[in-house]
Amino acid sequence: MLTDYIAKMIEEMLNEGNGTLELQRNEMANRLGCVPSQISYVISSRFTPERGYVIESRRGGGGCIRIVRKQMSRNEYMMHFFCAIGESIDEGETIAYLKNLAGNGLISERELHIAAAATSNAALASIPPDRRNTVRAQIFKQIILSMMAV
Amino acid sequence: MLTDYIAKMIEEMLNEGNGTLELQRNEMANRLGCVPSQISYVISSRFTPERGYVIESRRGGGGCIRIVRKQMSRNEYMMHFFCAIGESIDEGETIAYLKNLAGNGLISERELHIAAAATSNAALASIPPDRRNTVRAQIFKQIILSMMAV
DNA sequence: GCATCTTTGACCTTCCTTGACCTTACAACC
DNA sequence: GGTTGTAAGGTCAAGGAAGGTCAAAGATGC
Repeated sequence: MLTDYIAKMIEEMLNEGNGTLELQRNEMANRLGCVPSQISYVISSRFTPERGYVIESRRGGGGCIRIVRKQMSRNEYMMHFFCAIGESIDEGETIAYLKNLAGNGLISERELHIAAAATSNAALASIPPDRRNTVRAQIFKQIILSMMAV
Repeated sequence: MLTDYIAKMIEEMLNEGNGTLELQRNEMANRLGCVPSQISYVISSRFTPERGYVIESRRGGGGCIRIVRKQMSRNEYMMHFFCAIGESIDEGETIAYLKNLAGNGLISERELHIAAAATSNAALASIPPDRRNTVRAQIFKQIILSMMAV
């Protein structure tokens, strides 16, 4: 299967580059004789933030895709949180989670405040109250993922 | 890519000049073998006010372009950002702002990622697209405030 | 046989590069 | 003091070079 082959290839290149890699989508697709979007597919299905990768890209002339592998260590802990959040979460519970993370030294005090602000009722004031906890859960999940990544 | 090269060049010249620089567009374009408007493009895409630069220019004989890297106090800087956000902001612009803050050492790389995640389209996926930028602005503002506080 | 994962291709968005044309400043000349 | 010539920089639109997205068709596994 092409996907596996490409994934293995990227994995190897990551090893060679000490966990960092920049590639050109078109160039690579050309070399492998596949369509460019295949590369996109592999990256989006295999090198996800959940699995500890950070992806950045730039379009236009000289564009490229950057893949960075982050060491998993405290990430399992984070993953636990991520799953625990569920579909919906209120402000108080969010803060409780954050305090837990801070208490365990997984995030700094400042990070706690930033995350609390981003998920506060103040930030979500314009969202109908009955939808607020759902949106908060989504934002919080993205935050947890970002904390795992770096 | 030419753009990156020129940007790097200007950056260096700014460092040499303690954050100030005067250049002649035609002369520089000539030296680099590119069209003059390329210089304009680099300046307008890379050395923007959002990223903390002030641009002045003079036309006519002996004309020049003046680039100054602003340094403001932390809170001035933050306040500047807070005001600049306005009612609505898209994902890309948000990231540009955050990168500026990180570039100036006002927030850490991790904080950048957290804030970017909290304001990402992914986090706001369940919000109708036409309202997303408004909600993002509100979340971002709360984040900026939290950054000023600690 | 249904669900899930792959593969492909058409179309979109972003970014870079170039060139034609516009505006402004200054200076020389009447 | 106007007029005009020339030397800057400003603007904008077109074209090209990437990567992004998404839906449909094809495999594959249970």
